[in-house]
Amino acid sequence: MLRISRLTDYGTVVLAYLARRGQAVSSAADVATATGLGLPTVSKLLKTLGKAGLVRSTRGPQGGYRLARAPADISARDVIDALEGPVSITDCSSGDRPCELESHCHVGTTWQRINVSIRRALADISLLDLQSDDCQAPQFEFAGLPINVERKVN
Amino acid sequence: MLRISRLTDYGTVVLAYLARRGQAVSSAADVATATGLGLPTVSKLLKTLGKAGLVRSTRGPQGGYRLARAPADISARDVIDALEGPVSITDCSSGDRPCELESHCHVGTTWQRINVSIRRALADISLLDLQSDDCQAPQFEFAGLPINVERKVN
DNA sequence: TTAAAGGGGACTATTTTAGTCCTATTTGCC
DNA sequence: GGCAAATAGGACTAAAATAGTCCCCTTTAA
Repeated sequence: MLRISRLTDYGTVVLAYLARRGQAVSSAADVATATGLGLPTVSKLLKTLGKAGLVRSTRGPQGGYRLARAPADISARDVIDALEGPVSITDCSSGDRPCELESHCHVGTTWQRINVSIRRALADISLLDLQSDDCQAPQFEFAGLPINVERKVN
Repeated sequence: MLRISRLTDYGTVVLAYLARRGQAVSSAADVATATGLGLPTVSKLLKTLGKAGLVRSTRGPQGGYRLARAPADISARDVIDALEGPVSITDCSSGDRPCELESHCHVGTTWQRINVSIRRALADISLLDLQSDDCQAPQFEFAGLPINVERKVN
């Protein structure tokens, strides 16, 4: 349920790496090597993160990327918004034309409220929390059943 | 970000309708007509919700569906788990074989913790909250920009 | 016995996501 | 001034997840 995209997951890996590099500048190639992700993918991620203002770039030889602000000031929500867009939890909402389910629909604003509370939870987690983790995540369970998943690498 | 699938959204519409019908039994066709959704889709949803134990079915003529328990006892999390599966927020976790990013990875358990807090928030919302809503959701904003989305109908 | 319902699942189409690649621009350095 | 190392932008393709349809089976009230 409610999963983040793989790219967002990778994004946190990339950001965590930059966080550990402090103020030093790292090229996309460096980051790719260090994280084990593909260069085109890392490059694309860093460009997007740059547009969102989470990393700052320097062009030309010896150029590269570094965090735009302190790790503590970059939240999980920032990362998700940057890589997935600030889209709502559900498609239903009224823009310039009303919801097509019109009179039938009996759900709506609550999803928005849920959305807000989720966003709040995500805003409380900073890169600092994310980077302190280990790859060997503990077995995750639901209803007593172990959930067996892995991080795919391109 | 973090959106629920359209089917899950529809699922809440269907459940909200059944909630308003109280103990009365409604056929899939009734529900489809009342909600404006397609019959095959509604039928599929109800089957899935039945397996998950959220609705109870009666076969044969005059058969149909009704909620398996009180609306207050059906949470948003129940609905999401039923229709999307209890999948974690990220793919990374160690099952029988370890995460392929191995030594590079510096993110992991925090996503799981975030996941838990999101699940908690979702568990606090019941069908009662969902059904009291109106279709005309208020304009939703992010960073001052209005988000313009709509509910698609098949 | 018939017909109205749901049960199960295969199948197809659509949409989203991921990943690659090409060309342009910037800029340090010789 | 020119070369080469880097990012910027975006088009394009491939792969995967999601949505939607359909068919045949079982159950059961009338």
